[in-house]
Amino acid sequence: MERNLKRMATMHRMQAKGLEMFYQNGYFNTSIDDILKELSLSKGGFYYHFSSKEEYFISIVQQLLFRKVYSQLVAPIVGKEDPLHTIADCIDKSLETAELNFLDYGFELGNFINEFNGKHPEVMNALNDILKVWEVCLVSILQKGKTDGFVSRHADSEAIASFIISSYMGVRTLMVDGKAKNLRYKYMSQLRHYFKLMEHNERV
Amino acid sequence: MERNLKRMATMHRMQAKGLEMFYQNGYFNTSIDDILKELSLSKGGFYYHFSSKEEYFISIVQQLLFRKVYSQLVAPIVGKEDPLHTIADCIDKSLETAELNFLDYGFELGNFINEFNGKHPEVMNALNDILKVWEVCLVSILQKGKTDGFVSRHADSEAIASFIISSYMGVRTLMVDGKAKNLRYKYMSQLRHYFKLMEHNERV
DNA sequence: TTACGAACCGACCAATGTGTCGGTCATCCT
DNA sequence: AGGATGACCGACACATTGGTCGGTTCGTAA
Repeated sequence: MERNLKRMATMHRMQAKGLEMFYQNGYFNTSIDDILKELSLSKGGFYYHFSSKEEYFISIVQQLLFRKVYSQLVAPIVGKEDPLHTIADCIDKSLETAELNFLDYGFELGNFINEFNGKHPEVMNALNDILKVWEVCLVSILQKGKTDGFVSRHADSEAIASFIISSYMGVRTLMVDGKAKNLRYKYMSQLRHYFKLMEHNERV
Repeated sequence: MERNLKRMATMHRMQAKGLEMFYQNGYFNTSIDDILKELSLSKGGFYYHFSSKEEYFISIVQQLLFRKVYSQLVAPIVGKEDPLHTIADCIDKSLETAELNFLDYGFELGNFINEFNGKHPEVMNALNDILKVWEVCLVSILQKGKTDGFVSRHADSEAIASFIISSYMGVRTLMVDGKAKNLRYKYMSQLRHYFKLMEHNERV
């Protein structure tokens, strides 16, 4: 049983460092040697656990990246009432951690989607899956918000969800240069304005 | 005088093909050899005109990319009245061309910013310069819209501009997978909703 | 027409890329 | 205890990278 533990530990170490470095430098600009050097591991060890760089990356996406996005953007809103305020707070908090992270390189998921857009369909599928989870979650909470009387019945949940995701991905890209704080404030003010539009305000 | 013409022609050919391929495959995933092969030009020719890959890329950004962004996103709105409708139409048209382009890889400027974020400061400066032009243009036309009575006096022009840019960059990234048409429609509907918020509606 | 230099060629280089493979050692099952 | 095997090592193979350099071609000015 000791064996399996070690295996898991090593793989996880590789994945964690991989996510970190791919995020910092991009997939194509990060070599396996770079990662291995930081981990003091060998080529042989790497190719024992993973069959290729691409498969390695996909495993990182499906395991680490998925959980990261889920815990940051999905979990905090799922099941909650008052969708619009909940979503706004969740996004604001997410931007705050990005802002406090003094070396921020953007929205991981967004960066990778950008890098792989139009190529490497296997990787894109893994990335899009994560995006889909977020989107579905947004749509469903908005729909529920309608029946619960928090959201205007005329609101187009799917369009709103797409708009939220789009703007979030964009602002995370732009926040990178150090002008994070200012941007976050401006962005959130407009997002909240936008949200006010579809608050339920017909009746009583 | 023939000499100079040929020089310009060759350089432009290199830059144009470079923009095309960097856009399709990303900067780090496109080698100079790749580009040269497509152009049937030699290494020597390349390094006669450009001193390095990076300098080459910067020249592409400053000359071709700048004009492209300017003609598509800045020129159509500068000096116009009724900023909100003008901007919305401009963005919609821009999304339309992206949608019709059956092989679209996202917003060129956005992709590159993403790829270089946090590294290669020289390149980032060139990219940010373009973004700045767009932003300044948006802010100034919005401000003018206020004095002309098209935009609510309470609107925060800078925040609006940031919000527009953010959401546009994001939606262009997401439009890539073929689901362009649907997304464009959803995005534009929400953007126009958002714009209605700050239409001038206090007084007569 | 001749000499010169701009424009371009393509072989070459060192560094780096991913991926392979035979071997080593600790751990586990019997 | 001991053979099998899981986990890992590191030298190697081979393609590709950005970049160099001596040479060739050819328009052009004297």
